[in-house]
Amino acid sequence: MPAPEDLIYDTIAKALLAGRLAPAAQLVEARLADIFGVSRERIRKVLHRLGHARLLELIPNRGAFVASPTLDQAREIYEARRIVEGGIVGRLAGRLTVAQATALRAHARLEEAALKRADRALSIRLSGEFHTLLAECVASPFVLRQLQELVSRTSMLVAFFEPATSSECACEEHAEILGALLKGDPARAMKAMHTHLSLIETRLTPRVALPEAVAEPETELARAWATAIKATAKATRRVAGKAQRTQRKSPRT
Amino acid sequence: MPAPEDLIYDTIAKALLAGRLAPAAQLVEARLADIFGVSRERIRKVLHRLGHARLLELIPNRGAFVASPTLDQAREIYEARRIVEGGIVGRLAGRLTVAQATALRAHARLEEAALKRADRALSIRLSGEFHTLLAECVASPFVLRQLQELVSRTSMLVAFFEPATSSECACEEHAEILGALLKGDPARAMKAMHTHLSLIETRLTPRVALPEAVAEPETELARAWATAIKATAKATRRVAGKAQRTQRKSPRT
DNA sequence: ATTCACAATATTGTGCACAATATGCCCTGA
DNA sequence: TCAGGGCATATTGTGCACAATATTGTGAAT
Repeated sequence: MPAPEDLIYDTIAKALLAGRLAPAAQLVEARLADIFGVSRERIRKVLHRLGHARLLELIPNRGAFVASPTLDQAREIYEARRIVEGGIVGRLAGRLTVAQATALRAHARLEEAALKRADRALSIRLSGEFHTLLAECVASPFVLRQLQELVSRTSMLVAFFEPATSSECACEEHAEILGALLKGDPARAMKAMHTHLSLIETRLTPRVALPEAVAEPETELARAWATAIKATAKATRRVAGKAQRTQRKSPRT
Repeated sequence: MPAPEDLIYDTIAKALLAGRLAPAAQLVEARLADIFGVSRERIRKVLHRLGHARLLELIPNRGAFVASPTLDQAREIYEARRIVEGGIVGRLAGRLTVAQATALRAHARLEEAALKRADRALSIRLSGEFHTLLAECVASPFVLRQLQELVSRTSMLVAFFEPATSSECACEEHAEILGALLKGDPARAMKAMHTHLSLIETRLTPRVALPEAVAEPETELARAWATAIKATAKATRRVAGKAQRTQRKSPRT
């Protein structure tokens, strides 16, 4: 049993990040155990991990609830991103390898093209990846992990607070950041990153009514689980004949 | 049973951070359960938390081991600190409140005084607190938590790699950072922070032999636990008569 | 009608016993 | 003497049953 509970984690996390679960809805251990077909303690561990990542709120003796961030918490997240990503570009300015520089430039071109073609879904994905790509340029697994958590929580935020229209980063702002990086100007890069994130934050609108696209946690998770299982079954079948003991020891859990 | 396992966590963490446990030593659940007088699952949860904080290395089906960082990992930690703390001072420059500014200046004076009086223990503590104090100035619980984890791991590092002589930050470097902050110069503050942390990192020396002051995990932890218990017993007695239901609900765990 | 007390129910938390797994030792065979 | 296989042991992981706790529902008294 090497990975099945990681799959459960991903399934629930994906549903949460996409905003498909009603905020503040409770996730009952026994019910999930039934849905996913595993014992309750498996579910319990997964829920605690999700709680640690702040995607769920855990209340002792009460249960696990879908995190429903307040606007204030949202602003805290963006402030944290300003600090961390400001630190990243400040450290990166003038120290990019040529490979990193070309990769970033290529990415910027992709963003521009997607925007010109009015491909909204692609635009959103690419403009998010720009930030991850920057984090990957610094040689620090720690910072990368932290930023990924922040980006996850940001995804959850936009599902709650973002007006349906317009959700991608303006790509001139990315260009400005990249320009400062290439020029080796840390102060300018940091300032550009700060204003960029602040502009995004400005678009958050206080929720008046509850969101529309929220399903019962149970049914939504059951559906997500069904598709996940189907996908892995296919993948498993595809590699069935290949070498079976390629990995001897899982490096870490 | 509101907090006893937090106390256990702190006890083990303190022993680890002080470097009093032999690197790579195994912490056996049953043994610890015996020492601390609780059930094995309590210990298990604590060990997993310590593993998540990277103070222990958890290997599936094998157990929990005292983290013994390599020099490379140490450098990664310092790189992460350069990024995060660089981001902090970059965000803080020119935005300190007067209260924060005076608090930082006062702290700097304390450091200077301790250094002048050649009070080594105090100097080390104060120069560490300077960094935490900076992190507390930004209004971001997230960043504060992350930096505290980084500082924890740094403490562990110096226990392994630092030559016994000299372990406090040079306080002119702190003064330079503070000066740049007050002047509102983000670039200078960030640069000062980068060089400051790099200078500290330079002092790390590759370990040739195993450290001297490492005890058996069991005996060391038993001793630490005895003193911790004594302390809390005293504290409990002291507040025995006070209002007993001051807190109604624990806000979070 | 409202509020308080209290029972009933639903949900999480924990101890225990056993299963799964890894490691070290010993014994055998060349 | 050493390599290899298999058993013995030590340790972690998990399922289950029950305990602890919070919430909801009900009824009576004011």
